[in-house]
Amino acid sequence: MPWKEPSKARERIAAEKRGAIIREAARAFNRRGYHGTNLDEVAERLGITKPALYYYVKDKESLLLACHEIAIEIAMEAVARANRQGGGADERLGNVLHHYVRGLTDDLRGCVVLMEEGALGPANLRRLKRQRDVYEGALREIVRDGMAEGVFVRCDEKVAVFVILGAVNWISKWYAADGPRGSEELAGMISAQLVRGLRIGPTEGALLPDSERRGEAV
Amino acid sequence: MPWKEPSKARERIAAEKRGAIIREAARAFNRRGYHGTNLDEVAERLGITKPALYYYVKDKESLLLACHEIAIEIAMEAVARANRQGGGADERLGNVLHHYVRGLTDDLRGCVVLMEEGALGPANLRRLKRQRDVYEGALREIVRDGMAEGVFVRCDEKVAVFVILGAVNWISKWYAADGPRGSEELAGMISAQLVRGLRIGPTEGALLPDSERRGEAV
Amino acid sequence: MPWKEPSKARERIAAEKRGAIIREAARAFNRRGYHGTNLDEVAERLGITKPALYYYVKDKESLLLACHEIAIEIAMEAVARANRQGGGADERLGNVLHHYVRGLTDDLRGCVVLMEEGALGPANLRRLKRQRDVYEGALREIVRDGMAEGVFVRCDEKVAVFVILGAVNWISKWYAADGPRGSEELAGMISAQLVRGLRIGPTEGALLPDSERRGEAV
Amino acid sequence: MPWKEPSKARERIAAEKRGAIIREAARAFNRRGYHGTNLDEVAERLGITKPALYYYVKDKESLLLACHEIAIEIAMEAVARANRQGGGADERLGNVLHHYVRGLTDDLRGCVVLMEEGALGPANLRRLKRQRDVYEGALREIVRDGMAEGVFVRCDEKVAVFVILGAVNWISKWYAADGPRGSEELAGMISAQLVRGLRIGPTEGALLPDSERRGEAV
DNA sequence: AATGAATGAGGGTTCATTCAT
DNA sequence: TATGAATGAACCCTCATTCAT
Repeated sequence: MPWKEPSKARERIAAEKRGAIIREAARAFNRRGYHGTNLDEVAERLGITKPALYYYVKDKESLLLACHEIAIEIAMEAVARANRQGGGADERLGNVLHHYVRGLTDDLRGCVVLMEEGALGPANLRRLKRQRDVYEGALREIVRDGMAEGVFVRCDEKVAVFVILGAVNWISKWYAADGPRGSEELAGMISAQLVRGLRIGPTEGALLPDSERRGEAV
Repeated sequence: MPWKEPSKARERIAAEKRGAIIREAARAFNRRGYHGTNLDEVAERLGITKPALYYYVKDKESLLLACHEIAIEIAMEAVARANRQGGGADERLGNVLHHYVRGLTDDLRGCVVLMEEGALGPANLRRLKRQRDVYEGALREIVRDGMAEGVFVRCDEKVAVFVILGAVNWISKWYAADGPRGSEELAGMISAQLVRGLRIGPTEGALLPDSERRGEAV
Repeated sequence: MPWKEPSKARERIAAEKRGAIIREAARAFNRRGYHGTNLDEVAERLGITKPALYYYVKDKESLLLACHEIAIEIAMEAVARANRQGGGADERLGNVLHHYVRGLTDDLRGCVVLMEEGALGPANLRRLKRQRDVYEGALREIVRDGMAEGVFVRCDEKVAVFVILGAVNWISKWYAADGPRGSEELAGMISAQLVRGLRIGPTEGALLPDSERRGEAV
Repeated sequence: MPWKEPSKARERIAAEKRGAIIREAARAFNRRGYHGTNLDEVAERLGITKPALYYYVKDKESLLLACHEIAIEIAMEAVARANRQGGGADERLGNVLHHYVRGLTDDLRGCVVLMEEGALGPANLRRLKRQRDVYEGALREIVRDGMAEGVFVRCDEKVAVFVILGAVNWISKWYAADGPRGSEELAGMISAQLVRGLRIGPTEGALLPDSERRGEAV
């Protein structure tokens, strides 16, 4: 039925345009901050005018929200895929981070999770924090698992996860899509470094009582 | 000359007030971003009015600059102290990070290095980037040293340092001065985790052929 | 010429659509004011899109003009019919108002004569004011007649007519087509009250010396 | 204590400026409608800039609200004063309207009660409608009293009051402070005409059964 | 040393209007 | 005949900054 095609095609084009707007906005938010980003520039970089942008997007805030939602989606999918792949806590953590970094760099060119206070309205903020807490909770659980399995150093899992997320979220500040390292390579390097930061070393391991050394995967 | 004393005292008081303003501004910049921060709020939190603030500070930009300069100063001093303390590359890295984290959390309650583009004028930005590059360079050198010494895993030192700095700079996003962990304790946990992320593990070290354990600039 | 018929039918349909648009616009103008009315809503309430609306109407301003023209037409016809019906000044005034109120409530559901400055262009505004002055002049003449006939209290006919027109034009603010009172009933009540407001009472009439009962332009 | 004077004086000046802004806004709202009014013009007519205006007023909406509140206040006081003066229902109605018209023309140069939908936020609108209903209720009660007393024609008091309020609220459309009629004179003319519109006339009175003619004041 | 008042510049958002289809 | 998409102009509002006091 070729007569329905135009509408479908139009819809796809519209969705693509919306996507492009969100990606460009993400880029700008990362660089200049939410309040420092002005939609005229975003529009100009896309070769459209600001009102045209408003045809696809309700609000500046909704743009930020969309960015965050994509990031959360990437995060959640990273967790899901890593869990499906299974393995010890260290492997799982490595996989989660690998998927997450790849997602961020590929889809949002290093996304925003910068969370400037006062950027999102209270309702959106609440919802987002809830989702983010789920993600953080999943990571913390992996860290706890690793400690239980004896592959991870004993530590405060909250702080440990903050450190990891800081390293990952910061990527947007220095990642250049056209840099010398590809997305895949970077994901490997970063996740390895971060997993190693928790994995039990030769010295520490020696100090652990035997009862806690069971199930080490390394 | 007793008649000069009051002036000295006044100067000290003025300097302290200036310091308080900068700290409060740092707090706000961290939370809401540079452009999201409005000076009225900063002033109000200090119990003064906005014009009073302008008596002590030339500009909004100069506030940001001062924050960055303090951070750089803390960073440089951390490097200097660690170098003075000496030790292997891993120890030195640990010491640098420990000092740095302590400085940030104590003096600026988790400082701004957020570098929103367009916040600083080009001249200031250039100067700051130069200083930051010195700091990053020092860290990279330590990492290279560690690889040469065989205590650090072989890696891209640029990426490794980005990861470390990300983790550290992100602290401002979650650090609460009244949280359960003190500044000293946190500094210890964080630096340990980050050093461990580079330190060679039992397996990795053993597997490397001797030929690859020297001169490792990737 | 059967081949001309469809065109005639189409014309009628188009005219009806145009009429529906104008009525809907009148409704909106009344409720939200000219500048507060947005054509998207008008179109949506009619089940069409905004560009479709532009197919039938040149301008937003032309919509307002059309509303006013209808109102003026209703007014003029009310005067003409009342004059044809004849009778004393009080009867004539009552008839005018009765016809006018009926016309407004029936055709424009309580029309706009709200005259926001800056809504109509100068040319249209001038033309409209001229027509409106004709109407007001006709009413003032009836009032003067009434005073001359001794049926109306002596008064400033300008103010008296303003009061009357205010009461009538305000109807659009409270009239609900589905309210408890029908258009006819309301027209009766309102016109009676307004005529009574000018009609000479038992006391007033009796007390006036003859000399003052003639030639009463205040 | 002359040393506190400047502050007091400043406060008075500020209050006066705020008052001037509100009056000028009322004027503009009346002429151009709420949405048709642009604050730049209001400011310009006052010889200040728009941001200066925002120093005294929170919002465009708050300006409208202030206008309405003044109108309501005038209305309520008109009712209170008329009740204090006492008299038959016709006298009371006349007094209320007289006070109201004087207040409107004097304080707001013929104020806004135009109630464009969508101009006030839902909360403010609700509050305002409640107050307006109190006023309308008071007028209706006077009309009912008048019918009970036999001084007013039998009618639907709701419609009767709508007619009266329309006539009064419309004043702002034609009142010119520098016109030929003073505020006091106009108030007298208008209230007389409107009371007469309800007062029982010679004919109507004759038709009433005796039982309903008690207590007529005329 | 500090404040009330004012301003210029800029950004988010809306909307009447048009055009290609 | 009707629509999706786009735009220019305008408006509300905020805020860093200054000035008279």
